[in-house]
Amino acid sequence: MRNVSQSTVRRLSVYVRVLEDLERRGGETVSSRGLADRAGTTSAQVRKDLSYFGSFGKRGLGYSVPELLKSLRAILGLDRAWGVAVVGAGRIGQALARYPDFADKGFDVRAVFDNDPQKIGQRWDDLEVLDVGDLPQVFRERQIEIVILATGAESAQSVANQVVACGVRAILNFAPVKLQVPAGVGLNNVNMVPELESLSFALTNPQATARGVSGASQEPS
Amino acid sequence: MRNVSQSTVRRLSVYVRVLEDLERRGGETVSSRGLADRAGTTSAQVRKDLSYFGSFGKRGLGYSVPELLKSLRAILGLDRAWGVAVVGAGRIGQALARYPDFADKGFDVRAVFDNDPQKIGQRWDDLEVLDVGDLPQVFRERQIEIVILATGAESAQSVANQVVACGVRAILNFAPVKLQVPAGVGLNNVNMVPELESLSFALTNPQATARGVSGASQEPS
DNA sequence: TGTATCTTGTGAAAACTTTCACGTGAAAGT
DNA sequence: ACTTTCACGTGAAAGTTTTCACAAGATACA
Repeated sequence: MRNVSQSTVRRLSVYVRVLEDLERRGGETVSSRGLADRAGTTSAQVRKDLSYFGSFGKRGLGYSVPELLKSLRAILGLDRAWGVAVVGAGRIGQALARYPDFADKGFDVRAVFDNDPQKIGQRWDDLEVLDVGDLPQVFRERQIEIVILATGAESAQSVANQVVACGVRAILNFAPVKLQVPAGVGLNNVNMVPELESLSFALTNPQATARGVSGASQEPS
Repeated sequence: MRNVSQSTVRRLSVYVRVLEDLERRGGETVSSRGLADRAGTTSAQVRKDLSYFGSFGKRGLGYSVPELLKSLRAILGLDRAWGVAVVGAGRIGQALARYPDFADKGFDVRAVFDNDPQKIGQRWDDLEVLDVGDLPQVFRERQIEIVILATGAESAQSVANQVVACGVRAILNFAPVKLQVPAGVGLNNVNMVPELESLSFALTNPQATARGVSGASQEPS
């Protein structure tokens, strides 16, 4: 299973979402085409993506929805719970800490931290905002493996260093900075400004953008 | 300026951020290498990205920070203000509506909408949550061009249809669904769950992931 | 059993993106 | 003026990802 591209992994996530939806509706099987249409890609892409991990379908029939779902969950590591902490209790941090879809997927937000005395002690549902000073102890006690970093740009790197020192294995970074983390620590960035800017670009330069616009199925019927 | 890839546009955004930072620190010029190191890419990539749009540097010297910044802003359409509305006044919608970096870049959030009577009428800073029923009128009056869609998955498509009917030109979608929009309407998706899932994948399959991990400069010194 | 139909899995081709490497122009110092 | 150094801009090469197209397994039905 060497060398799976980032884009493939992102698409697997989407397949999981689609399959969950199909399962909820009682779908038994689905073809690569059916999956592709719902996920916004092509049937060949679906088959190629899956082929990196094995062989899941039946020729002439398609894929069993529950079986493929189970396999994909195992591949993505969604067949277990992950201990997650949010650092930065601003509006974004708050929204993320209480984002219901995370919990649904096994991303279990077990702590929220801030360094602002005004915020420390606030209660959100069953979460209490803790002092960043307590990071090491709480991380150990609650088995935090993934951090969602939602601080401002200034403090992001220093917080990253701290949580890495606490043994965190991956960071999802919302701060608009390029974080430096040691090899072996996973890092993904979510940047909302570039997303808007790329829309602004598309609106400003319509010639340069015949791409990723429409919505219809990517393949001929 | 044909066929500029999405990745190039995203990197241009990053270059703008880096250049703003350099300008603030009083930097006069920067080399492709200097820009690359700060943006987390390579000097060749920087030069190639810029080459799609023209020739901005001086050989042997590098790029003038203020001039390149000005050019890139014009290319990305950041030399003007954009009328933005947020639809969906949940926690995510609220965080986005008041996200200070949007305003800084000329993305001017002029309205927030929801369909929940509980939320309609709430005031956040100088924004009031409005009834989605008033979309058409408010969009016209406040010249909304871009919508940030932060509703639940169920209502996302129907809201998208409405705002497209109101003449919106681009949508930044935070709902976990593949939206169908007519050709000519820009669409970008921000999916937070797949970001976490790709970290979960990396932690679960260390063999498959020797990629995008570290932090050090991509080029030899 | 045989035929028709369906849809996977996969090499090979095409398309796209990144990296290399070098000619060229510009500045600085002697 | 001459030499050295620097760093851009850019075709060509390398690498990566997506699409194509088809052999082969599976089912259905006469």
